[in-house]
Order: sequence, then C-alpha cells, then structure tokens
Amino acid sequence: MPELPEVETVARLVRPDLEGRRVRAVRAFWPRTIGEHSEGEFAALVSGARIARVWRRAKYIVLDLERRGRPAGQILVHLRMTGRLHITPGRSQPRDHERLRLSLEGGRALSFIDVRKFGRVRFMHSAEGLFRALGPEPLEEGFSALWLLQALRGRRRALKPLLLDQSFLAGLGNIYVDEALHRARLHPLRISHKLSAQAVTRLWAEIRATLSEAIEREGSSFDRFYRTPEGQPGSYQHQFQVYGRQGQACKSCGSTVVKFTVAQRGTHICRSCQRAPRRVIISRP
DNA sequence: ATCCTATCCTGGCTGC
DNA sequence: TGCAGCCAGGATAGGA
Repeated sequence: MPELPEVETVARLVRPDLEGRRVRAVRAFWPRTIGEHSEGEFAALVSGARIARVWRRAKYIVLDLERRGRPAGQILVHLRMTGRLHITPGRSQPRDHERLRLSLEGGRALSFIDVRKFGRVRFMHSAEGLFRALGPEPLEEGFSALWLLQALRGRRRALKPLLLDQSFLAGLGNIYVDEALHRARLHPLRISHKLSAQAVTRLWAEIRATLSEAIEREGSSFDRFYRTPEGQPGSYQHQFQVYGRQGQACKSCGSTVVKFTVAQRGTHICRSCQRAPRRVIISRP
C-alpha cells in the first residue's frame, strides 16, 4: 500500500505539472474524500490559489497554496490504501473510482482516484500542528542512530507496532516494516527498550536503506492498485525479502518464510534470521 | 502506557 | 455458475 516510497514517488511525478499552476474549480464525486468541508467550501478555499510547492511529509502529499504571493493554506492528500493521483485532461467524464477533481489553469486537472474510498484530500490553513505530532522523517538528518536508540529506550513496545506508529516514526507501513526488520534480523515482537545498541544501529541503517532503495525503484506494485501518476508500476516488489513470500525460501538462509499476525497486521518473517524474543507467545495466523 | 477491537470500503478470492 | 463470507490495510476512536 502506499507508504513513504510510493508517496514520495507520486509527489515527485506530479510536481512538475502542479507547481506554479492555479486551481480553477473543484468537483467532489465522493464528498467524504474532502472530509469536513463541503464541495462548495472546499472550492471557495482553493479556487484561484496558486500551487506554489509540492512536497511530502510522512505519507501526506502536500500542496502549498498561495494568493498574491502569500501563503493561503495547504491541500493534504493521503492515499491510504488504494488512492492514486493522475494528471488528466480537464474536460473528460469522471473515470471509474474518481473521487475528486481539481481543475487547473491551462486545461488539465489533478484527479484523485480511490477504489476503496479511504483516501482523503483535506484543506488546512496550516498543517504545522498535524506534522508536529508526527515522528521524524526516516531519510532526514533528525533520524539518527542515536535518536532511535534513545527513542526505543523510552518506550516498552513491540518493534512492529511501534514502527507502524506515525507519531513515533513517520512514513513506514506494513510492507517496509517487515522488510526493514528482516534486513536488520530483528523479530517484530522484540521489545523496544531491550535492543542492544548494535541491533538499533542495524535497524536504523536498514530502515534507511530499504526506503532509499524503494524510492529508487519508484515504490512497490504487487496488485493493480499502486501506480505512479504516469500509470507505471514500481519495481521494488521484486526486492522483497519476506513480504508476501510466506511458504517460499528466505533469500538469505533458505528457511521458509512464515506469515502470522502482529498488531492486527499480516506479518512476514524468517524464523531463523529473526529469532523470537524469549517468553513471547506468537499469535496464530 | 500499551494493547485490542471496531470502523471505514471495495473487489478479489475461497469454499460450498 | 452463483453466492456468502473472508481478507487486505492506514488511521483513528473508544474501551480494557
């Protein structure tokens, strides 16, 4: 599902078509996509504003708006599970599962397409407060091995649910947590404050390496949902070590990859590369 | 503080 | 072939 690498890829690919353009009109085909605002309110807030910058924070794609050169709020796109962004010809009929369309000056439009309707496009006067409540960006300076060591020691939680918690660390989801934990040879049920400094350093490095490599490959596509705005699938799924590989051989040691449930999420591990912590009862699939 | 469950959704899949 | 039921999962709310 779209996690940091997929969201980063989408932001990069829509950026050249959006930056500098003005929003002309809004149509909400599924009103809940824009949440607390009605279509009319949303339109009033964004119409005529210029998209000054497109960037990413955690799993949000952020469109900074300006009017007369001054900040005029932000549009936050969250793809959740099946959301997609496409630049489309402005006048076409709504396509299947299109939930929102922002018509742009110049004739084209930004379309938000989402089969499962979980995705959201919000207008906020400022997202600063929302972003302050999120953990650091894993690929930025603030996320150091020392920070991670101290942060893990300040909590007493299983690694997987902690790494999925966006207020702890931003941008990871189910897939990249499983991949990073396998690469760091850490079991998802290991308790955060009990890791050695060496193990934490491994985890830190593997989180960064996994995400960077996935961005290089434009994310992962293993079902028909995630595509870049150009309609291309990512290719990182070919690098998966454990995710979705239950029943197959671990690429490092040959043992069979198993799937079980942690934090209500499908969790994939190699039992020989990722040794279970003592005294932990492993929940059943 | 942490964990667990339900909710939101659709479509693909399984099993009868 | 038809159809009911289950599953996937990011975020959040509410209860234990």
